[in-house]
Amino acid sequence: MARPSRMGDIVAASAKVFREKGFDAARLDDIAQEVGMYKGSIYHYIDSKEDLLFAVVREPSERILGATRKLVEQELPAEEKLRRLCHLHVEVLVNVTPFAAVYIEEIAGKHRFPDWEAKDREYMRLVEDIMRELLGDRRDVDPPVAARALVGALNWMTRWYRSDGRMDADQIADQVADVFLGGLRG
Amino acid sequence: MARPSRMGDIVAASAKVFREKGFDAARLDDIAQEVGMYKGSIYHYIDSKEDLLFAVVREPSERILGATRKLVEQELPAEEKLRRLCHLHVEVLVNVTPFAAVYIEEIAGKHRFPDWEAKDREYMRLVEDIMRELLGDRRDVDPPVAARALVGALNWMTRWYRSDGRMDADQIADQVADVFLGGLRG
Amino acid sequence: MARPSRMGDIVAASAKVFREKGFDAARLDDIAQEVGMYKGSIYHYIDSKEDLLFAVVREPSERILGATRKLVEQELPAEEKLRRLCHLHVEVLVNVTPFAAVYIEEIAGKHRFPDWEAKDREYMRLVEDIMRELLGDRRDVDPPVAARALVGALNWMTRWYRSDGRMDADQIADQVADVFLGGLRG
Amino acid sequence: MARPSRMGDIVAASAKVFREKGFDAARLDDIAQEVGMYKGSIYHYIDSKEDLLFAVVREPSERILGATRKLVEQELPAEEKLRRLCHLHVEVLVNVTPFAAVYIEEIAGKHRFPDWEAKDREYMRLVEDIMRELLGDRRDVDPPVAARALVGALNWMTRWYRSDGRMDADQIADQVADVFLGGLRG
DNA sequence: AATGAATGAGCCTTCATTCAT
DNA sequence: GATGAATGAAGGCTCATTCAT
Repeated sequence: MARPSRMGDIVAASAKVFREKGFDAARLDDIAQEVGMYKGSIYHYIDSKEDLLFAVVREPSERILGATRKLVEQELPAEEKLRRLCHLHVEVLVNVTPFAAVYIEEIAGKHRFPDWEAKDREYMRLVEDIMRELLGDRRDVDPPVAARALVGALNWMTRWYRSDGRMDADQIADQVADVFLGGLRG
Repeated sequence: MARPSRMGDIVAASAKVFREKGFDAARLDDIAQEVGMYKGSIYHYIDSKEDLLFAVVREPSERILGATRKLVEQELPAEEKLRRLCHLHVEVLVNVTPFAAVYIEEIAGKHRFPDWEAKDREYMRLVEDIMRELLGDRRDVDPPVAARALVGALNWMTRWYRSDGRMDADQIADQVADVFLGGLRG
Repeated sequence: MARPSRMGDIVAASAKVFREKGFDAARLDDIAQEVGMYKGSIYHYIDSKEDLLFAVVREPSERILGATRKLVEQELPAEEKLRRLCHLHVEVLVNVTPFAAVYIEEIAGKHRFPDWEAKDREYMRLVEDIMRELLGDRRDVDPPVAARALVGALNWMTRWYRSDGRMDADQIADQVADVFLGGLRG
Repeated sequence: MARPSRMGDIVAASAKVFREKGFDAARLDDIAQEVGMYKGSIYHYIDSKEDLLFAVVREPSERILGATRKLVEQELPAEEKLRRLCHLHVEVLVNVTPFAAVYIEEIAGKHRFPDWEAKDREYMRLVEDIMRELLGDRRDVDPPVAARALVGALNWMTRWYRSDGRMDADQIADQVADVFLGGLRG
């Protein structure tokens, strides 16, 4: 009774290894060792290595997508929406770093897994919606370009953010929001 | 005398294949076929697959770094420097897309190849310098954060920019510069 | 008390799967699924996969061998014995097709399971006895060759006989007997 | 110059191993060792283990099929055709035993490789043609049944024929032909 | 008796790299 | 310089078997 499945451990280990080496270079052996089982045993839970990628990526992608959907529908000034979007995005990024980083590195904007492109596109459309609200009548900035600039700015954090760094995640989210809202001029 | 080495072809083919499949998943065989030779023959030009990665990445990294060094030293208003930086970055990105994309995907901000981290860091410092000039006395935005936001916004283009898209590279560079200089408010 | 062991089901399922895929390619999993249990559970009944092969094969081999022993000892004309042998052989073949087919494909005439070669040899000797009776003084046909020709002709049915075909098993047995008894000439 | 491909050796080794252990139980390692190379090296010549099966089986199947086509078209008494068919069949069987045996054990009459069923069927049709000629007006024996009896009788030889046995292949072929032509009565 | 998780060995296949020609 | 064959080390995946519950 209460024999807990080890799928959770396996997925967490996968996230860690995928993040460290990339999906292609990651070996099932690495993951197995991380969990403390034989690599063959992992196949009790999955059918292929790719399953692990999707298992890793499912949670953060659904969480960020669901939360963003709600945010866009709320009655809030566009500025506030953008700020909250930044916090949301960053929060997922740092709270489940390995999971989110794997999504960003292996899936987002790549075209390797058609099933996942839909989620990708929906998220971008939501960000574009906020951009449109924010830009109002301005025609000098293209909402899709602005949306991609913001998402790129935030996603890039997986390459440099460290939880023991000078600034915490919320401060960074605020500063990025500040820059996009008000520009950089002194 | 004028027998041109085929190293150029090999590096170009490598760039293409690395970009399409990622370095780890790319096979020497793919590259060889692209050039029209046998994979064994490639070893007349290199010692290991990794050599190809560095060969691919050398040119764009040096070009962007060299040009940015010069830019920073010039007597120009900070706004202008930032705008030119955007154009420069984007120009390299789209003119040698596969090469630059490989750098961004495989090296930038990762820590797999210590030899290349120095270049990475130098570039970031140059961008931070521009940010500092631009921010002047402002203390609410951290120059390194701002620099990383900009670089992330631009680098992300490798995931979505298409040369046959609605906007050309210079327009995009201008808009990103506009956003970072003036903010997004309508 | 009347709790029937499931060994019967397991053996029947094994026969089916062995016949479909061959012993080597058959997986315990296939068999378990066929019975509706987990593959681990099968080991309450057996010690190894090979046990299943022998369990499958025991019944038809004993039945055909026992019946043939009796037949040979009977006071009957040799022609009648041969005809009855054909019917017997075919009857077992079609009534327990998967079991018999497994014997024929995996054991008969192969030398992988020494324990079973004795039965094989005994059966062949019985058929040879009938052949000898039948051939009488003829020296142009070798009884062992004739015996093997007949057995081969009948065993081959596992590769082509279908219960929904044009002829039923007894018709086929009769025709084969006719051919061996009287030749094919028009 | 004249660096002979080792594909021939590999196919021969495959035939040997497939015959000894069956296709499913045969390991690439066995084959590689037989040839004296690493198992990975075999993939220089093939794409999958199945390719080896087909390579093994191609020659004998084409040889027997081609020769039988010609035989059927010849102006010969039906009796002579049947006798020559036996000799042909047996000759292929014993001259390339491992190759032919693999065909018989792994392919003939099984339905695992749809591409090969056509050859199988064509051969059976040719044998049936001979049977029809031979049976003339007789309606008590079905040509397809007779054809399958003969083919089964001959194919079964892979299970018992040994080149160092009491009788040589041609003697056996003759005796089988005698039986089918004239029956077994003394 | 049955479950379901895990073992551990091994198999097919891939691929960077080497090397004789 | 190029070829094409071969190497040798893994890597993903399978599966008979074991075992605690």
